[in-house]
Amino acid sequence: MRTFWERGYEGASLSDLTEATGVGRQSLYLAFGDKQKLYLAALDRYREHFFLPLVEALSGNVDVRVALREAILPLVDGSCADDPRGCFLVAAAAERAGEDSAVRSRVTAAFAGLETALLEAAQRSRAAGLVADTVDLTGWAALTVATIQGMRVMEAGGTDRATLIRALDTALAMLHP
Amino acid sequence: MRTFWERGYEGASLSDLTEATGVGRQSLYLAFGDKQKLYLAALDRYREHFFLPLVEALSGNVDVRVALREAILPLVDGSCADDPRGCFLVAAAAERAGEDSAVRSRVTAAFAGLETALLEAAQRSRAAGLVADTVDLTGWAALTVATIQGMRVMEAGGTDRATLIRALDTALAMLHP
DNA sequence: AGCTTTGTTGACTGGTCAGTCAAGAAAGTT
DNA sequence: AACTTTCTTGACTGACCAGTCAACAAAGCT
Repeated sequence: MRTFWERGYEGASLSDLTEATGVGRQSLYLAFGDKQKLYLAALDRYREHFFLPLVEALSGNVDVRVALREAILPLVDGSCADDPRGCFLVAAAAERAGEDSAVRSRVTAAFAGLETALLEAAQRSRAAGLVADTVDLTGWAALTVATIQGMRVMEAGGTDRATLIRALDTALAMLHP
Repeated sequence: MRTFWERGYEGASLSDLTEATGVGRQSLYLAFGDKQKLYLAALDRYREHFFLPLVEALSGNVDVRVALREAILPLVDGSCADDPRGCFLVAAAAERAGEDSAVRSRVTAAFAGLETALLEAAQRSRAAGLVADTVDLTGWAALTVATIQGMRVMEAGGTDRATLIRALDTALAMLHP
């Protein structure tokens, strides 16, 4: 997973993958079929280990703003030091979604899942009186998914931390009652 | 440019490039040096032909909301039918920014340029009384750059048109007086 | 026209690619 | 222990990769 994450689909050779996994070439082929299926498995693993935790973190606090900020800031800080930069799902969307429909459907599903989780977290926050009644939460959820993915692109692209945090905080500030 | 845009850096072979350009292999090497420099030239061409027009479109109407919506909607509609999906700059950020600092600096500069243009356009709109005084325009500009890039990722990832437009419209709605 | 410079062509290089194969080791079964 | 099945290994394949080379054509200049 890490190898595909760091180097992309085309950039990761089978030799890179056997070296990184410590698993022989033929074993990989017997276990996964071919490179594309191995890539999908890596993507699924990323989703499970890095994306779903983010989604679940949204229910960790009554206030979406606190929950989301706490979940996203470490990513922007790069403080998860030994993980590659940027988001594997974003890279997959950019590099492979056009050519591989299995990648596309996983990416679409992941983004939709995040949007739903954001909406529900926002609704819970509203129920707790933490969010203004005037805000269109469905719209806010769509906006916030796009903002998060955009932040991940800009993060990979070298945009400074302050700008990214400002973007996030502005999205969060919308909710203020 | 179109070949790199469609297939990415690693995905576009020199044979693809000579075929697409109609220019011989050696001519490309004499003119550009190597594949990396050719990629940079393609990126510069994209910036000039597709990104700067978007930036300039922001001064095409006193109301940022109208200007931005008119500029972005065609991209989301894919009505620019013969252009590849997604944004070349986003793909470059995801695939190459980590490995090629020249790509990174171009991407960073492009995003920063869009942010500045958004800020100035929003300020002009405010001067015309079209934007609420309470909105933090700097924050809004940062948010909107991230949102646009996120939309481009999600567009490539197969997210439906309606969700993307909703995200954009929510960012625009923030400005309402 | 004769000569220099510039551009073009297609064959070629060493290296790497994804994927396969066959031989051997390990583990499970009776 | 004998045998079958599963897993692992490293050598191998044809294809393709970025980049080079030398022969050739076109154009510019005197």
